[in-house]
Amino acid sequence: MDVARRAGVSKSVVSRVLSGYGVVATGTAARVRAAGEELGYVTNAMARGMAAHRTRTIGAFVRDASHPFYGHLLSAMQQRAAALGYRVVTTTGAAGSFAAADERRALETLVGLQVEGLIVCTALLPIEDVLPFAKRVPTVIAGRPATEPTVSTVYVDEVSGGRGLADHVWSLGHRRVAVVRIDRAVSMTQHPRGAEMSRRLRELGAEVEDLPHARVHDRPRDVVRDLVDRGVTALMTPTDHYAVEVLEAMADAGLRAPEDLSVTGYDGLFPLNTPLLGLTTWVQPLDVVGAEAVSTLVARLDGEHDGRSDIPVRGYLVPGRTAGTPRA
Amino acid sequence: MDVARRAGVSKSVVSRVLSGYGVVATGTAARVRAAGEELGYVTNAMARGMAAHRTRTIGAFVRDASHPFYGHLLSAMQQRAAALGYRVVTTTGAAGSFAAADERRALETLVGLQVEGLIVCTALLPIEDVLPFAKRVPTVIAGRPATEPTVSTVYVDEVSGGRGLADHVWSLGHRRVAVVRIDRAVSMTQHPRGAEMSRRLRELGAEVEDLPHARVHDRPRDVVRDLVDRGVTALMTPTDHYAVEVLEAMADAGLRAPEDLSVTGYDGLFPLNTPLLGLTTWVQPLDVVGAEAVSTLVARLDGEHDGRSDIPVRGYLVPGRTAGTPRA
DNA sequence: CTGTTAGCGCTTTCAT
DNA sequence: ATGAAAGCGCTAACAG
Repeated sequence: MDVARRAGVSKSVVSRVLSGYGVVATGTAARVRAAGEELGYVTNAMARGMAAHRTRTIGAFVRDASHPFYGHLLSAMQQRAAALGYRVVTTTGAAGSFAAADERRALETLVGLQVEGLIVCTALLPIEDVLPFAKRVPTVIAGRPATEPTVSTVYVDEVSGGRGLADHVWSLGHRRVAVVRIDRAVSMTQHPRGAEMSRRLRELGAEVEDLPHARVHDRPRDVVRDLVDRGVTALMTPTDHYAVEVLEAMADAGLRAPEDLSVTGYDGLFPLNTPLLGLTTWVQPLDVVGAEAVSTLVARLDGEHDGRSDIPVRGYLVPGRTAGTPRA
Repeated sequence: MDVARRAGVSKSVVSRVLSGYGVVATGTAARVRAAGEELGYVTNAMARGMAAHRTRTIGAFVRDASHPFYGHLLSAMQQRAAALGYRVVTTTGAAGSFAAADERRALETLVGLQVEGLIVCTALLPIEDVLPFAKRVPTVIAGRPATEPTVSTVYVDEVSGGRGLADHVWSLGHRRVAVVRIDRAVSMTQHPRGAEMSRRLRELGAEVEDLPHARVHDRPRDVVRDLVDRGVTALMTPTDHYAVEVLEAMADAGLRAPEDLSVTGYDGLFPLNTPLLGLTTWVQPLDVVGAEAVSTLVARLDGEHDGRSDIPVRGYLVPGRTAGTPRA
């Protein structure tokens, strides 16, 4: 209204200029824009959204922003959304918290903000908790697979990753391999990659030992020492961070990688992807996942198609230096 | 309205129940809540914000979500805000982009969303670009110092950090030290810490060599080799990531830390804080910074006080293994 | 304790 | 090309 007065026109005209719809005389438009500028005017997105029933905003929920995994996803989504003319607002659960209630509240915030679509990134929140939201607004799940009739997914293909890494370990010559296994209930993504590593190695003919996470976690030094004593030559872990912890435990125990035991991680993300560590790992291309998630969502919002889709994204091997040929 | 009908009351009552203001009979309230539940009703935050002129939402802008620094800040803010009854919505610039225009748009999104306060986290965006927003809504700058009459700040005390690290290096016995210096224009935070390292070491009596970032960056191997040849025994870098790069270059050049050259970083954040790397570094307690930033803002929003404030947060030394006693 | 009414700041017909 | 008026979904007095 202030802007309208200053430009000497009605608020309808201001609205038309600022939202870019409808026709306005070039000169008038310029005057309005100048007035807006001078007043530091920013359109009230709430009033606009309310009147127009469009917000051009997509909501992203990430479980834990302090983890690089989600940070990368967020950046990628932001970038692609900007390119497609959408805004992204993000909410997040409390770091390290396992409270599903918090996550639900965060999703409610987003929906309440009238976002036009939702991208949910969490390997933790049960899919059932996402469904009610997916009913109200187009939703895509990014970063983990799911088979639900109402949501699309974009995820890293864990099977090809687990398999690729297993093949690498096998091809290096390892025949007795330990794999750290994560419960499905703990992580929807880490479980299948471990399962596939294990399966594939067995298929190839290796002798595989599945290690429950708890055992490794509780007494890592003893575990690695024991593995080496028993002639196991490689240990596959579910994440780079996990691999680093194992390497620490080995250092503590006076063992070296890959001489005494080859170690593999999974993720390949900054900053643990530093050549200094030289981790043998599988890269999750989260930039692709984030971008595809946004594109999938926007395609649906813009009505280009409406069915659901599942897009698996393939990562790739980084050979590194922590896995090598086993000692004769 | 649907909820109202289903519960057999007027929408005013629904509003009172859902927003928690005003008095409603216990039984009625329960009925309303049940109806809301069944319909999967989520209050339209836009309409609410518009009518109530309150959103209980604070807006956080972070420059680059893919960097752990900002991720940690975000998590901490989220957590404290939840504890204080506020929501946080976040926007971010494009990763790695240096486009101030993007950042301005992101801030506009937040203001347009009618957030009640703003927390700006970027060591890059010139403070002048933040000021127009600070005029419209209470703002605190987190993660870097600034002296502006209209904004409060919460930041890590770079001087005590640079000094603490310099003291450590000195106390280890180093008398010829190189310090990588970052231009003020490149980073508002990395500049002063380097400046203080340099100043303090000179004050103590060391012979200090300031290395321009560009020189180190362009030919890191040559630089470290040259330093060692010339009898420099320690190299101080502005970040952990930088330290890791230097360590890589040293490995390439066949040099070892700390035997040939002691190296220090700065940040102390997950995941580079792993004992496996054993970086000698200074920890930035971003959890404290984020929490304090929110508390400062909320205190102002809730009218507990209105002046501006500057809160420096002190980090602490992690001795690590990359810096040691210089070789005789 | 509950219903009625008047906007919040915009966009959007529909006239002009 | 511009203005006037209705109304988006809520909350906040105010009556009842």
